Amino acid sequence: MGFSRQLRGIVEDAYLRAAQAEGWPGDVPDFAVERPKDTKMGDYATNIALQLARPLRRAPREIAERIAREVHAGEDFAAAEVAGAGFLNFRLTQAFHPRVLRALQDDSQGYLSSDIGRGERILLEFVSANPTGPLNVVSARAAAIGDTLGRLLRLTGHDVFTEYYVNDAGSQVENLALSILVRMQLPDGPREIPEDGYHGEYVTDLAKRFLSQAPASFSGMPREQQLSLLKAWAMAEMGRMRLATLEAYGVHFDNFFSEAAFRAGSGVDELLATFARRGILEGKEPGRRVVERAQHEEATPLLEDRDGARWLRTDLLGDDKDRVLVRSDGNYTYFLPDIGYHHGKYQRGYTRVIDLLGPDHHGYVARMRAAMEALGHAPESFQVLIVQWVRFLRGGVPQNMSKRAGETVTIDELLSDVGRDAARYFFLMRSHDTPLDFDLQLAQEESSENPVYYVQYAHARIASIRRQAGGEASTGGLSSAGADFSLLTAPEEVEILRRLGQLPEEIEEAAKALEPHRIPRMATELAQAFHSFYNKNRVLGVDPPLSAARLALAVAVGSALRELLTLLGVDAPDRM
RNA sequence: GCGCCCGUAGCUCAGCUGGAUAGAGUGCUUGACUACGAAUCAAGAGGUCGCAGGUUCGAAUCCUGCCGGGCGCGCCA
Repeated sequence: MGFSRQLRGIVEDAYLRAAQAEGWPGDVPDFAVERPKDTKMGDYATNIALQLARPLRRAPREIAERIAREVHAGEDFAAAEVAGAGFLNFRLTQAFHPRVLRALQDDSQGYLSSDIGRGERILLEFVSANPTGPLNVVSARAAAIGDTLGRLLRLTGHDVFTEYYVNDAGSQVENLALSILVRMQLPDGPREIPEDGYHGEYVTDLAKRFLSQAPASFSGMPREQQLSLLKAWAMAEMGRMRLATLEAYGVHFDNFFSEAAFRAGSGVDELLATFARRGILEGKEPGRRVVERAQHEEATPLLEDRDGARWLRTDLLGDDKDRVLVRSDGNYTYFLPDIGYHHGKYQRGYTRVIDLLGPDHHGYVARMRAAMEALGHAPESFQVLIVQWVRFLRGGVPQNMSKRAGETVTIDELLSDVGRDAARYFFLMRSHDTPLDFDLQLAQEESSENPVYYVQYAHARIASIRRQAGGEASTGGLSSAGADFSLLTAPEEVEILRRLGQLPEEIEEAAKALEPHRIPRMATELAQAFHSFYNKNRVLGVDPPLSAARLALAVAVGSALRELLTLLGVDAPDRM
């Protein structure tokens, strides 16, 4: 159990005892437990007395004093101090030090993991970029965030399945095939790339590659047959390229979900039938219910035919307006199969559906959530993280990223110019909600200043110490197994231990908030604490018991850093 | 016009379910290697938290309005 939760219990108990004695309300008020930035204010603080000031009509400090008297400090906490306007500050004792260090030594992953996600099955979809071109750097941010978010949720006990939706059923694939055919320059072939076609160099490459392995009969085939062959081949080829890029970038998907395959399996008509059976009951209570119309005649039908088209009444479910599912020409809009895909996620057994989308799709959130509600899924179980754009610059000049014109910077280029570790760390440091600038030229020139190397350097330093300790360990005395951790009293040592001790709950909080960008900060701050310690204190060659204790500390930091870097999909090198 | 996101140090960004003196990296100034890796450490300068109101013991954080930037608002995908 994290210290915050433990402390919360201590504070609640203390309040209840004080309340009993003073005749205060028996309900524990809302209060916050936080980690003050300044350790002079203790390791943890609570504002409970400030929250009580108004209802109790008494001075916050007075209330704080009263509660403080009832605090029976636990093994991990010393007694409370009243400070400032009426805060209760708590200081950690050293009781947890051996626990933390041993846990990190025995099972560092287990130390950081938790089971707060127990019972939740999450379908996490991200990237899902059009399959008609190489993955470009616009997707790099979402790929890193989604991948690390998946790892974070797994570490905290969620059952996570990551998925990439391959939009391979649209007319864009048709255009790609046609563009490739043009680039083949067959005698009877088309000469002009269509208006919505693709001009990138990779199209020419694809054409050459296809020709080198195409059956001799290809050029004599009817156009339609050529295109259908090309489409299938191009999708497979793009899939292979995509997989190779993602692997180099350290991003793993459990599944690539083909829209074309999904459409072939229908399900869409069934969906329409379900919508047709249902209606919306607008109750007097705030809120509404989706019901079977057979049981509720007064319910407003979910589907409405208007102007020859068939609409879903999403406006009654939180959207701005209704949305067309079936056009007046009888064709489905893209929205319908998309609903089917998301509905399918729930049918596959997932209880929570998380999508990472670009800001150009934020308008889509309300309507999809409405559709999910119409199908009986709890609207809040469908969560969307909008990953804001990265504006890519080169020497201060914004870069165009048109896929059709072939002006994109690919992830492959990013990897060869900047490197996986620096690129991932850069994206993962920032909140997904912040638009940010990324200068490719600066990143190249200054990649050695990326904070990722600061963290990796700490890890490599520790590995180096271990190598040297290994030599000394043969003479005995430096095994950290029986080390006396009470010798770790220097401020730098205490600071490291405090950070290590708080790590699990910080990980939990990051997972709950779906904010992987907190992880790089944890890593940087831990590395900083270690570098600072290292420059002031020697690990090896001091009094053997102290040396053993410090070695254990260093090993623990190394393990923790490795776990954090692993979450980020970044290497934890032993040498650099 | 309506909706969503953003505006914090020269630059890139944290901090936002209200909390104590607003932080980090980078850049700038100064200092530290004859013992474990100087890709490091220590110290300093650098701010009307876009602007104006409001809520309250307390606002970068919540509310309203305005300014600036991005994106969206199709029987397109």
